[in-house]
Amino acid sequence: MKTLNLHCDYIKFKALKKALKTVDEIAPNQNLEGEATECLVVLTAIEKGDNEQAVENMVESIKDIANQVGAKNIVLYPYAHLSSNLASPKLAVKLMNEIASKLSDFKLTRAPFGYYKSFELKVKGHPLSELSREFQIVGNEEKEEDLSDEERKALLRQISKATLDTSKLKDNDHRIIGRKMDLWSFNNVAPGMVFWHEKGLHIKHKLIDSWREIHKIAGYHETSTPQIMDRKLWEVSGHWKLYHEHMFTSMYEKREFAVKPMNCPGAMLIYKNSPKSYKDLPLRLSEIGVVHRKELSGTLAGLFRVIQMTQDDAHIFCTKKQLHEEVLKVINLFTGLLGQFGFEDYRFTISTRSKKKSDKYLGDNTLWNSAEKTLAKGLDELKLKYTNEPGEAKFYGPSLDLQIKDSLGREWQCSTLQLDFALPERFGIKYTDENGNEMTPILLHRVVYGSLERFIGIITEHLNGKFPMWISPNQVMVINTNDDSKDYAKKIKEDLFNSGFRVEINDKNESVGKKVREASIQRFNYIATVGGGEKEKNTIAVKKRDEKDIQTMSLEDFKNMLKEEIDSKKL
RNA sequence: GCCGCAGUAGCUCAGUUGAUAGAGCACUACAUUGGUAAUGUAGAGGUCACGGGUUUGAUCCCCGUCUGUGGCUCCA
Repeated sequence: MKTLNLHCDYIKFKALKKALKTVDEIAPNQNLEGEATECLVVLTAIEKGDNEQAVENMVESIKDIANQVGAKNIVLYPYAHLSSNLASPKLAVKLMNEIASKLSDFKLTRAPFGYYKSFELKVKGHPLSELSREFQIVGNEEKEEDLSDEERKALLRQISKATLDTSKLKDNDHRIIGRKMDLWSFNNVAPGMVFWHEKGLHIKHKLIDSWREIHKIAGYHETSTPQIMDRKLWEVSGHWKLYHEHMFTSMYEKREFAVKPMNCPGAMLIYKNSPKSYKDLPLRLSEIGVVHRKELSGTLAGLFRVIQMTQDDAHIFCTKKQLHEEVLKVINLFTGLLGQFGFEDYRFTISTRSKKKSDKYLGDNTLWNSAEKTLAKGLDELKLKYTNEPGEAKFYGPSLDLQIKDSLGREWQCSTLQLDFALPERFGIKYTDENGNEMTPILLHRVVYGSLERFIGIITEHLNGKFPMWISPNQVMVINTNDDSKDYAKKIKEDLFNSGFRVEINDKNESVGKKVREASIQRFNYIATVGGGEKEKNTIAVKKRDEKDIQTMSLEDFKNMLKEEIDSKKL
């Protein structure tokens, strides 16, 4: 609530025209004209969130000022222009009436609400004749002291890590492996959001490294866009209307911001930042984007369905002629990337319009027909099997999706390629063609991993935690047989570490058998054991994961072998 | 969000027909100095998810909440 208090010789006002069509219903029987002399004119704007407490505070302030300047007459004057965050007219009228009722000690004149008014006044001009006031509701902020120890402990008890009912899960369930291998965790304070531990984050980063390399070669330009953006942007993109119940929002200096649930609008703004010609197309803007979506709580599931996810997103702007070529390139990215992990049991689907509800789709029929054909043609040319999913298309365009199964046989969508006929129009995305005509490009949204979270869940189960060397967080475990070989083991470990390998040492006083068992449970790719013999000959005894053979070799040979395995991305 | 199930030590679990809890593993110490999936002994570790109710007394019974989980719906 904001007020501007003016101590005046006189004021005259007259309503000219309704500012609100419904003003007669909201505020009936208002005086449309009036005047007062020797008065305190209180220009008032009621704001969102105002309540009885704000009214109370404001009335106190008016009384104070009136007493100080010696005014017996008060003019309550609705003045919306004081605020850009107005309450609804209904609430404003209600609170105005409450204010009026609490000013019975004074002779009160009220200017009408909801009208454009002409007014004339003469301010006295003394130091207290113009005073502005603001009344904010500060919640129940009783004390500023920190919590007591007891209060803090009580809250701490409520912040517990997430429990997991493992009774129905398979042994290779990513939730079990993730905990055993110390890859990530969850906590009650952040449902559907991952706490990445060092080892899990290593996997994520390796996947992104590889993705960057592939995309650079494929002609993508990597970008990064803000995490929260003004509501206006989401109104333009259409997300506010269709998706806002899934979006987290936050206020900043009276502006409403939304945490991005998708990366597209940011990409649109980068495109629009400068004029584009056909020579700029196809333009491929990629982004490792962290998005948040309010999902239904019952749908959350480990890494497979989360609230905060990291998308390996990209937006491709191209001409109609370039579409076919771009579709082929994207599909090749999909298969190339999945090939790295030895997936066989995955399937493509094409989501098309349902025949019945043709009116719910944006864009004309010929565009849709050719787009649907282009997707199918792409898969046909690459000899990939797929099924059609009629009615599964988004309202803005058809899509080509890739489904992979988890340990419980459920299918999850990972890669997806979506054609979009709507967003370029909404954002006024243009390019100039060869003839100087202004054209709208076709937009492709695509992700390859989908979400890094889901993808890591999928490969963890698919590989049963046995990650290939190039992404493995547990590459080499060095084991000593006795105290005499401890220093030598440390030396080996340091050497491997300095050569860039992920290596750990277990020099505890335990049996070799036990240390091997522990390293095996942690899915170390290699176990390097050293004892008196190795120390003497300057060698190591190497055992590969899941193999029984033990090979004695020099450290140099071992390192070369590891390098080769990493570079080849061998499974 | 809806329906069902679950939450006891870091992990896997036992337990109390209501009197504030145990084991194995992991951890720490000591002994042991070993050769490829578990060496021995000892110690430490818990407001029994959180909040309320019933009761002389609640980890246990009742209600609510949170989180997880399977399914539905939805999605990357």
